[in-house]
This record gives sequence, C-alpha cells and structure tokens, in this order.
Amino acid sequence: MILTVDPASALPLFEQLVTGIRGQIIGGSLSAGERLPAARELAESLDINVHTVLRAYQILRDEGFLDLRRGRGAIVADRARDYDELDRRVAGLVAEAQRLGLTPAALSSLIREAYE
Amino acid sequence: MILTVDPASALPLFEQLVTGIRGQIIGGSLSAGERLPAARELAESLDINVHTVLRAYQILRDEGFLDLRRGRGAIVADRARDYDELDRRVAGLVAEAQRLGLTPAALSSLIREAYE
DNA sequence: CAGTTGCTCTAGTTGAAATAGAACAATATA
DNA sequence: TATATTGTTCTATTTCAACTAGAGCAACTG
Repeated sequence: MILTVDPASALPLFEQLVTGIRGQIIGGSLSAGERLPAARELAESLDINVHTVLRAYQILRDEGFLDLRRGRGAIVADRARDYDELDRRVAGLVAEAQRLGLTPAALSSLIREAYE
Repeated sequence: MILTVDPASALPLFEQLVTGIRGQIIGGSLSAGERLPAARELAESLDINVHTVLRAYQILRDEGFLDLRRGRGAIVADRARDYDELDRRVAGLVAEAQRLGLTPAALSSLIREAYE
C-alpha cells in the first residue's frame, strides 16, 4: 500500500490518512478482504504516532470502509459498491467549478450545505 | 442579511461565516453591488470578535466574492456568473453519494482530491 | 473636517491534534 | 496450551490554530 503524509499540511494527519486510504478503496487499488498494515507498523513507517493511525482506522470503520478486529488487523470491508457513476459526477462537477473559478474550499462547502 | 453562527460547531466560526455568505451570493439572495454590514457591526450582532468577521471577509475577497474598501465596507463583487449548471451537478452528485452511503466528509474529501 | 470602516500589530486563552506510555482484550499461530 | 499479534482504552503532555481583546493606523465618505 503506497501512502504518504505531510506534517506541514493544513489538513490534520488523521484526515490525510482517511482520505488516502478511502481514495484507494474507492479507486479500486485496495479490494475487499485485503489487509492493511497493522497500526503500529504503519505508524512507524510514516513516522507518526500509533494513535493517529488508529483514529483514521476507526473513522474508516465508522464510514463502513474497514472491518477492525483485535489480533487480526484492519481489513477492507465488502461494500460491493459501484463507484463509476460517482466518479463521473465528481469529475463533471469539478470541471464546472473550475470553469466558474471556485476554490476547492468553496466547492467543498457547497457540497456540505447541499448534504443537509 | 440573515446569518447565524454556532460556536459549538466543529466548523470554525470564520468558516461558517464564509460558507454562509458565499452561499447567499451563489444562491442569489445577495446580489452584486449590495453592501454587507460593517465588520464591527456584524461581529457585535453575532456576538463574536471583529477579527473573526474580518478574516471571513478577507477569504471571500480572495475568492472573488467581495470587494473590500476602507471607509466604504464590504460589497458583493460583480462576478456575473451563472451557477445553475453547478447547482444541478451538486444536487446530482449529492444524491448519488447518499445512495452509496457516503458521509459528507467522505464526499468532500473526494472532491478535494479530484481538484488537484 | 469628523466619522466610518477595513487593515495591522501585539498579546493572551482555549481546545483539538498529535505524541507518549501503559495496560487490557480478542484473535491468530506455533 | 502458550505466545505473539493487534485493536481498544486510559492518562498525560505538548503544540498550534482559532478566537478573543485592545490599540492605533490608513483609506474612504459626507
């Protein structure tokens, strides 16, 4: 699993982890049943704290992307979803937003508003 | 201008302001040329600090939604944009994301990824 | 001119993020 | 069964952005 993290980013580390892993699951480079590195292991390889990794894992569990079990590790959940339509819509929306000169933050907050 | 703010929210106050004002501009309830309340005035009516309001105003200026001038105030910029297509795409994407059981945070981070 | 309003500076408080260490509970494996 | 693995839970500390506060400055209005 290729995963990097930028301590200088404005985005919290745990959020970078969540985004990165979720992206790989949705993108298909991580498949259902696959096992992620143990939290302590991933933490060491990224030179961050175990708790930060665990926090990310637990968020992804809450979102339904991971199954966590003591002794066994973190396993990609079987959601059996088709993200093609979503990907197409995301691409189209981003293109339109860029055409209008919206920042990522602006578009992102419009999404959140529309979600409620 | 109707605007509220929730100090208990996880979203920073300045971001709530940005989102709220930007939403009203894009939604059409604030039109080009209209003048927003003076920062000190809005701060007092929302019971928050002036600096927080100014920070929001400055972000909206950087995004092109406001013109700021000393002595004159904050005025809605004339971007002359048509947001109908954007609104349609946002609605469609959110519907699809909800169908897939994605959280707002998940969709929001997918957007950010696609933007780069 | 006086008043308004955004801009800039310093300074203090608060809370979330991140780190650190330890012990515990469930699972896997030899 | 015994040992190692791995997520869970707890306490504690550090760091930094968000927020608040106050003051004075700079540009514009009437």
